Amino acid sequence: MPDYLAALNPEQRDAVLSTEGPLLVLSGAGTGKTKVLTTRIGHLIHSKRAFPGQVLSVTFTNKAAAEMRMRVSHLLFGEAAAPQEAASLWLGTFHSICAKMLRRHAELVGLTPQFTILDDDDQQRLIKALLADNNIDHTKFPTRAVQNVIQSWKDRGLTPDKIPEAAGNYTLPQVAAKIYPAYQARLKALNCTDFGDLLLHMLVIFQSHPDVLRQYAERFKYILVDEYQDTNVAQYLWLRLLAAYHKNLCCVGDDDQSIYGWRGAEVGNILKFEQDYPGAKTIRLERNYRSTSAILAAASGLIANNETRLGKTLWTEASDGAPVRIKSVWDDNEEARFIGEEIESFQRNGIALKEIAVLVRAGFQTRSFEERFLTLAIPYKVVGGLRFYERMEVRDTIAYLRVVSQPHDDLAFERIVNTPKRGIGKATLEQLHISARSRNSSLYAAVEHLLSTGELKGKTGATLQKLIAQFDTWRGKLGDLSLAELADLLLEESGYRAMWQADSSPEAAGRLDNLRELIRALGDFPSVAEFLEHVGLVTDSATQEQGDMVNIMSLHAAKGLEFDCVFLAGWEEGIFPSQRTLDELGTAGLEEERRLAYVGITRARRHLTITHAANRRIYNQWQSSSPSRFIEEIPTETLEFLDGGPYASRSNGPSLFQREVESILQTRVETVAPAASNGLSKGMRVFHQKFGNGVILNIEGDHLQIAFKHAGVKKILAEYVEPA
DNA sequence: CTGGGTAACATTTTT
DNA sequence: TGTTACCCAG
Repeated sequence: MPDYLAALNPEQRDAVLSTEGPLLVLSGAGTGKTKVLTTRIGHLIHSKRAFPGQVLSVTFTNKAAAEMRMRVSHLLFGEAAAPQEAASLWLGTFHSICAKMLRRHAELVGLTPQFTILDDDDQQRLIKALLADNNIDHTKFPTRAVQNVIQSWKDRGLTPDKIPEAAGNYTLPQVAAKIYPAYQARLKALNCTDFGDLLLHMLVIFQSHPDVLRQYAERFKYILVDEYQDTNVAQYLWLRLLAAYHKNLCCVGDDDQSIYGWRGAEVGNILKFEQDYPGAKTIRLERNYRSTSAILAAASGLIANNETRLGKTLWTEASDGAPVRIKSVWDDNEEARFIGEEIESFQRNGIALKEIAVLVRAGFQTRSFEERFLTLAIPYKVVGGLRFYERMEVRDTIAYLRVVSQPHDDLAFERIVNTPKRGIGKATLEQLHISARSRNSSLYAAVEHLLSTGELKGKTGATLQKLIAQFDTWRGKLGDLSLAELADLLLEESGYRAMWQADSSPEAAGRLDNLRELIRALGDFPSVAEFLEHVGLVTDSATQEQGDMVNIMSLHAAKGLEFDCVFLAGWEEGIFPSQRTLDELGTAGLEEERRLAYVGITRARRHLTITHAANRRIYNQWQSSSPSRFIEEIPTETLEFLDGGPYASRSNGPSLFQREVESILQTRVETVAPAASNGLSKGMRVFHQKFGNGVILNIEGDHLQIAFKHAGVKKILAEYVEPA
């Protein structure tokens, strides 16, 4: 038996060796599903059942794809191998693989192989313009809402001619139904696709060109799918079509971890696998290698409350471990205070901060933790905020590159024509649009045309003349300069960099840093096209600061990760389960929320603490709330109530008055702290020209130790800061 | 056309 | 609470 098989448990080995025919691997949390997937790929190739180019492996995230590629490389070519060793494997996200296919067959759906993948921002602008064209009040039908409806149709594989008839009079679906065909037409005219189109176009091609489908279906002797529970209808159909020839489809997933229903994922896909693929084999991976048995018992007890599930029972040889702790607190401030202290205590016991995570249901909950950790000087990172390629300055630069490489890219042109400010306003833009529409040309061509006819004159004409000339120059250098050099030149000559250099706001420095980082990143790409492909498909988070830091993130963002110590905060009715989900989706929504809770619990290896607050500040007003029903659903014997019971803070907790007294005392302590010469004191919020807002942690003479919101903890001379 | 001011609005979750 | 969108004056 090869080494790679000996390293597996019997069920895992079965999943790797059952190569022929449809196979569903129900893989519970922490049961080694990535290991099974990568070993299976390795085995298919090693045993000569397939060449690397005949194996198709699909994941949901770029991260998962990269991880698998690396592990397969190691398995096949040894630890020293670079991930590229497995280059001929078709391994990637649904979207990246579809993009790769679509570039080969773009003409079949009226695109050229150089089509651009639009980002969310571009889509919004496009839809907003279409709403305006159709005289639809965008306050009544928000762009975002229309976009979501269209997106959900695409998720279900519905082209404009297939969308369901909408009842009622002038409703959102009707408005969206009106916009959808126009939106698709615009995308085609602009030679663009959005995310959903990547899948949708391939479905259309597979259906209308059986020869193309057959080419791929024959090619991929083996297909593997990760996180099958998250597939939407379009992805499901795409897979079924591709697997129809060889029928060697291996789907790995966990119905209990399906948490993307709101985004079109159909748990049903995994639930009906055995019907869809007659003769399918199902293997359950139930041995958990991650958590203590107390944590597993809590998770299992909770998820057993769900009706619609295939059912599995996780087990472990690990000891009981510490019980799952429940802490009741008065409000979100106390919650943050408590968790902050607990983290310090874990830290004293030798647990690294990066092994600790605070998981929340919604983004707004992170604030109180950030503030608290800042004052306690606990290093932290919020995972999942703005992504690098979503930052304004990065997008602007990319837009410049897009216009250089594809002058007819109207969306990009419109974005930067007046950035930095050049005096090109609404009126001029309108003139360009009218001309472009009447001559059926791009905005860029319209400028050239109007300049040649002399219709654009004066200051505006001169400005645009200069801009067009600059773009022509830059375009001429495409071959001579590297991408990074070109971007550098362009940022300089366009005045874009100067714009931020002149900006005195605290973000400006960070933005300039990002521009530098972008130029550095450009060095990795040989052509604009390849860079744009990367930008379109890789929505990687900003260059993650490395280091020993506590992780604060949403439950969704935590899927697939694990930590020694996990804090699950805000377990209150209305927050978690989310009232909105309950209202919109009823029981199905509740079950999805429960799965989210299950995902949260199973992130923890050794210590799990759940907190709930009796009062929470939402927007501006206080709202009282009762503990989440999920707390009651966890078997009591695995729990330890830190305050005598989940309702302690409501019945026996300190009174509002007592809290008031405490908080008054606290403020007094802070104001009494020693003041520095210029009236600065410990705990005071200050502003620094470069680093922005922060809180003073310590004062040593003229030197202040300040925790900045974005820049971390720094030592600063008192004279450089001012009270915020 | 620009920029400052104000009012309204908003919080899930994301490839 | 923070952000965005719109309005109006310069």
